[in-house]
Amino acid sequence: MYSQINKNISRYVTFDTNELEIFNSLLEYTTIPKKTILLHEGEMCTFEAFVIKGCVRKYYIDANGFEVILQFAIENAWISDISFSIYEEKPSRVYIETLEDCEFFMFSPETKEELFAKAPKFERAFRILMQRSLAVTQDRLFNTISKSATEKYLEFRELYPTLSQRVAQHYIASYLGISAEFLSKIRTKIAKL
Amino acid sequence: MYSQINKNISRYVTFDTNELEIFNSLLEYTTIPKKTILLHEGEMCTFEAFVIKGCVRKYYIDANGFEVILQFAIENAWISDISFSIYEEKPSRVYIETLEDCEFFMFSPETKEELFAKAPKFERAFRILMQRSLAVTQDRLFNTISKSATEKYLEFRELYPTLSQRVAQHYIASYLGISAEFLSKIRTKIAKL
DNA sequence: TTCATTTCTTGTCCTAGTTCAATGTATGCG
DNA sequence: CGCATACATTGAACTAGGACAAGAAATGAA
Repeated sequence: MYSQINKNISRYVTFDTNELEIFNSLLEYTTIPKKTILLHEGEMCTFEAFVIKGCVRKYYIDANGFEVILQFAIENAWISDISFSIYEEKPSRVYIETLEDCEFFMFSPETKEELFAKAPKFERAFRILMQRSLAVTQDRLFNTISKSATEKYLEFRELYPTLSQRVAQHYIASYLGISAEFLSKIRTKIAKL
Repeated sequence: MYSQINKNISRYVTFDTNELEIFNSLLEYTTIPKKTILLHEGEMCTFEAFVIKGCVRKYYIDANGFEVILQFAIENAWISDISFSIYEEKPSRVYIETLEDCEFFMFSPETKEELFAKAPKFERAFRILMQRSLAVTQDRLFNTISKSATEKYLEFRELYPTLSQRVAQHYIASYLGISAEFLSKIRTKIAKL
């Protein structure tokens, strides 16, 4: 049960058994059915969730009512709107929604602080996780600006082969920043080659 | 001399005099003339720099040889390619270049580790700085995908009023993900209103 | 198994933004 | 000062991708 998350948190920092026991004891296991919105715009995000099983999306709604997907999270990924809400006390601008029935391990801000107090090395692990998210987001920004829709789609399939099976195409279009119709046209063109 | 950076690092975590002395003693003050490339693609990024004075840009070069600016850093901002290079030992994909004569405080990876060893609370401060960078980058990604070029330019001017005076327009265009010519057309249209 | 809802495809027309090229304007430097 | 280089503007022609609409296919609930 804890092996996935323990492997994940130990990726860049080594913890001893005692530290991992503290970590595990603070995790809250939760199951949530599909199509459930975990966080609405305007709310405070009071969780960080590690996906044990299932699939989640995080998205903005723009001025014209269009959804823009910022992140998908599947097994072994973290999802939260950690960015502003927790430390700045600003309401979130994003939505987080399950796309499949999900199992999570959740942290609240309080239990996370408790963890850092009891085992300060986790501060480091979370800092490095954060750096990796930043790296991924910067790369995505670069791709969004500099690549054609076709390139973006092909690279998405390379990078997330399972996701492109699991998730509706219009969600992928929204993630790539293109219209669902245009993605469909790209796909038929690719299929003809 | 140290007041700017001490204020910056204390924004989300409170440090006592002793901790700040340790911090300050590890900083390396450096001046670098304008138009100097601090980091080339393919190198390891071995610094994190705090800008005391001056202006820096961080950019990718895409498959067609076009520059895409990821970040500007002016006074009181941090700049580095922290994302992959330091912990993953992967060469950087970005360039970092001074646009003006600059004064920095620099950290090497080793002195940063020394800092964390001597005063672990800094781990937390850097984690929160990282979270803020992530928030800013996510916001930028959202804007890039969902807004028109005109909106992006107007918001850029709102958000970074000094920058839009200080740096060449084609750099701003590159940051916004539009061509320099089109930015020029937007500006003349705005001026006519 | 049927009906409803959501998702995907395809076509037509349209526009925001690009590319290229030419000209004008600053700016830095010996 | 004068020249060279970098930077900004403008226009004309082009294109990637969007918006809309209508139909087809898949999914799902009862």
